[in-house]
Amino acid sequence: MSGSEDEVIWLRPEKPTRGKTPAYNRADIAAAGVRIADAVGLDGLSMRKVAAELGAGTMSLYRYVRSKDELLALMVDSILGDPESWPGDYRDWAGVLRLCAHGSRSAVLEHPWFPVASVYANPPGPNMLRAMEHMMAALDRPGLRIDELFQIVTTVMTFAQGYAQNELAERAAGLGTGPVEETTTEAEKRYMVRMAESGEYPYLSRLIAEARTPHQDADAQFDAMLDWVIEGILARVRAYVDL
Amino acid sequence: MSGSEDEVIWLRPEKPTRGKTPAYNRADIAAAGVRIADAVGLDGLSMRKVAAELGAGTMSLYRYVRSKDELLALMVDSILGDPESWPGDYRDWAGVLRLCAHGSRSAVLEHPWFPVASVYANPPGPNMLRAMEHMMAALDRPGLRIDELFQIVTTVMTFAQGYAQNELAERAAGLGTGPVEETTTEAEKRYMVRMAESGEYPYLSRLIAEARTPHQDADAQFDAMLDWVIEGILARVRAYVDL
DNA sequence: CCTCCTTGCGTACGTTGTACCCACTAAGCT
DNA sequence: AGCTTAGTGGGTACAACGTACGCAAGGAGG
Repeated sequence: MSGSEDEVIWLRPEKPTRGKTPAYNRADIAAAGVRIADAVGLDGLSMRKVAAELGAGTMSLYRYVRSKDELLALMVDSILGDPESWPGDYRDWAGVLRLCAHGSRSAVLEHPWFPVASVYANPPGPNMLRAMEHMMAALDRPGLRIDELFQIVTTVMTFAQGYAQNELAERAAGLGTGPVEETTTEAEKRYMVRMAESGEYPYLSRLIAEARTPHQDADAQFDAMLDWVIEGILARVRAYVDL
Repeated sequence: MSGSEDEVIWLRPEKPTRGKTPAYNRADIAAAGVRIADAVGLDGLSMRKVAAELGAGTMSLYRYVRSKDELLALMVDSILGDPESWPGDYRDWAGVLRLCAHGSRSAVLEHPWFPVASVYANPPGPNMLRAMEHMMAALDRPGLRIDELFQIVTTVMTFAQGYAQNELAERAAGLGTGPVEETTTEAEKRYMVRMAESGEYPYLSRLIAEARTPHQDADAQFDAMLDWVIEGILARVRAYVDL
């Protein structure tokens, strides 16, 4: 009858009112999960390993988390917990967007499992909500509808996240300008070269040939792309909003 | 000594030269996998279920595929196999981009597991490569560098894919303009409402309040966002390329 | 015919998520 | 004080998973 039986994790109180005081907490568990996922990937993440990392019994985790999905939710939200990448200067509209984008991108690059886990970890956690609030507050201008505001923020973040995801994929395939990932197998490299040499994919061939002579580094290329997107948004919004 | 022992699946010949003729083929297996993933999600996809769907023994699949990862690669590439969404009219530059974007978006909306599987299925398959070739051919213009071309295509596709992924997430959370997904649990809805009512997230509150009165449908909103992105690209490219 | 490669597939093993149970602890009540 | 009770950490157990291995059967090349 307590009412919090079937609630989402964010509605369940972390600290109990009675009984033995817990030996761990959600933040520690999330951090352990992040550490393991960073080291061995999301596939290598198991409840047993997280428990071992904490020095706890496997089933003890289930006192803090109802399922592995909830652990992922904790991990995802903990990544967003760092408020230092939140906008400070509210006057530079495009600058705020750029900051959001950079934050999203580095989150993905630092934690390649992040976008995958986000898909499984369903409702947005408090850190995510707070981050959205800050961004929307920073971008709020008279004349801008709330749903446009939301749309703009999610568009930019989505773009940055997707772009970063692609950067990782391209690195793995040996395409693009970034360095070829060390995880790329010999067989994968051979495959790409073979495809390029087959003559069936002329553009791919040219791309691989050029990839050896990068024109600019990955960061600059991201900034350029991001500017395209932001400029597109600016052009539309400036029509009826004073930035 | 045959040499194809440790190769990527796309370099291994599908048809053997000798021995019993296979009872199944890669396309059928991929289709079975897609059917199951569509029905029960990527988590519910197992080698046993795919085999059962085909009426085959579980281990028989491993005659066609070396691992579950390779099955995912087959599935992902089979989604891209439909050439009817490929550009036909090469003159309308922005139109080609729009077509790519729409194709990417509907792939995600029709197969929500698609972006997740793409991450695991490492090297791009032949259908993916062919699709990229077609798009780049359609967008190729004198003055445009090959890496810019590639960048533009991936940017637009990435954007569309990420946007669609977000659409699904928002539907699940009951935000945005789309219909609330039927998979959303009572607890999740309660959570969002509770957060909105808490007063800590004023923008979220306004958003949820407005979400009940959608201004435009999801397709139109996507098109609007897409136009922002494309316009941004156009503005830059037009400076030194004749479209 | 024989030979040998390749097939389909049963069995088996290690790992996973997690349901269930127990002994124990500490706060609140009498 | 003791009793109750909600909470703890964690061991055991089980179903489902990916897949290594091995074997009988079949079809092509000699």
